[in-house]
Amino acid sequence: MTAVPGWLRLPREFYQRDTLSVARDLLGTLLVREHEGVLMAGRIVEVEAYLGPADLAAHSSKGLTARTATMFGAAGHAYVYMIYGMHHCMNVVTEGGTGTAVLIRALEPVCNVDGRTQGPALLCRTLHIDRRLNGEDLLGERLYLAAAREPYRCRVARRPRIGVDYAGAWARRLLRFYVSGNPYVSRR
DNA sequence: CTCGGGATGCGT
DNA sequence: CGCATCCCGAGG
Repeated sequence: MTAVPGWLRLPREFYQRDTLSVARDLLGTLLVREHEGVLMAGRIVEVEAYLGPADLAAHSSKGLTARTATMFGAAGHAYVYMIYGMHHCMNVVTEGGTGTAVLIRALEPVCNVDGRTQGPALLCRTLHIDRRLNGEDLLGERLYLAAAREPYRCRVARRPRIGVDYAGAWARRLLRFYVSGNPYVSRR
């Protein structure tokens, strides 16, 4: 049984809420990954919300396909995809069956983090997260999120999402959330 | 089947 | 700013 002392695994109900609330509340929580007997963890300091088929920046805007099936699946599972033929990005599925998800963009290292975590592909590389974890239940042992008993106090900044200029008006919406002033937030 | 392009990161 | 590198979705 893997666990981080003093932290509580986020329950299914956490993810089964509206995506903006989940995105905001993910800031400060711990992303925990167990790989080859090593327990790695980092505090989430930057995320982006993807709001379903109507959101032209979301993969689910293509509808239900082989690739987006996980996004349209149950809340509290990981949606992991390959990008540019060489990188991976990790999302958590929200609500449930709605094609909504939150992209994890940056972590502040907490435990056994050996590598950079200042960007969605960097954190996946460092935590050994790839497509084999697509669909992984976040209430399992290999990959999950956890919250401290005390609430995480921080100033939250909202900005447009990164790298989605093709999405028209959706590109301008303030769907990127990050911990203001945290040095591990990705720069751009 | 071909083809265009991508929720990135790194080097120039 | 160019580019690596390959999967996916659209179209013929």
